[in-house]
Amino acid sequence: MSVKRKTKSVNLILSIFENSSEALSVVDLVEQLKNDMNKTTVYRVLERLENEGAIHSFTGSNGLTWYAKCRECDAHHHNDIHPHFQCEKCGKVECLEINIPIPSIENRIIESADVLLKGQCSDCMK
Amino acid sequence: MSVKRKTKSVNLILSIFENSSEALSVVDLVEQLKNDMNKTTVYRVLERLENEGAIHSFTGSNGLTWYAKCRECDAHHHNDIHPHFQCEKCGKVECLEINIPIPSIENRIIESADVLLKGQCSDCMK
DNA sequence: TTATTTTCGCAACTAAGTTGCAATAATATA
DNA sequence: TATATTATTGCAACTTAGTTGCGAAAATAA
Ligand SMILES: [Zn+2]
Ligand SMILES: [Zn+2]
Ligand SMILES: [Zn+2]
Ligand SMILES: [Zn+2]
Repeated sequence: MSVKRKTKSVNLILSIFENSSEALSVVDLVEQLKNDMNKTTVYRVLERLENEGAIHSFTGSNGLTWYAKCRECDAHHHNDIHPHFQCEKCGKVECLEINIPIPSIENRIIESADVLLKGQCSDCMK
Repeated sequence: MSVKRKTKSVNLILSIFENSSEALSVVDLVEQLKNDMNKTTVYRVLERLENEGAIHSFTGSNGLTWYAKCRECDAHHHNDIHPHFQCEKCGKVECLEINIPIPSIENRIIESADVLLKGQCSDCMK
């Protein structure tokens, strides 16, 4: 692998994740950053940051791609596999720091599980 | 709501699901049916059959839409909410007739859960 | 300061899914 | 059965997320 460069685009996207406790959709990021960089750059920086273990991706409720910052991951392993929550009222998406046990299933080897819980967040259930 | 008609397209798609124990992706269905009907018709018939409770849709591992036949659903309720399994080797997708308990989470109301288990199916684990 | 190489912007592309509308086909009515 | 009604279809054009190739620009090394 080649040496990675700390460019303006990389630093900007990284700072957005470091200042957000929520997940961010790629679509929103492209819109938010449209005056700062090209959408191709957004996609490429996100892919790179995921490979480096800084952020992780998952699929939201419309098949859209979301990213959130990682806790204890690095370039070799993503250690923070967890379910995600999407509020169906306001659209907010969050990582859930809980473990949902997946039972073993006969005649199949389960290697991973994508779990998206949907409902109402604390703001919207008031 | 208007009266629904039993057209050739509806009967054909319905028979495909009745003869398949596996889930089918929309992309594959459009390809498989390209000599029988337009892709727009495939999308519209699938939407209609889901509304009627004959089939249900979910998102597979690349954000693609899949459909599978329902067991005990009707036009008013989909009663067969369950996890799905996708084989990462052969791509096959199946409904899992198991229940994965979702814990309640503080400050959030969980209304539904999309669970996609990924791994190897019985054919591919040999 | 120059050379090297990664990263970026741009434009063009791919692919899933949607929309409007006129033509067709299924059903109802006479 | 013939005709009227209206649900459904095909088509073409569109939308949107995501990708690709390549020359230009920027970051780092020499
Ligand atoms: Zn909310
Ligand atoms: Zn997460
Ligand atoms: Zn398999
Ligand atoms: Zn199913």
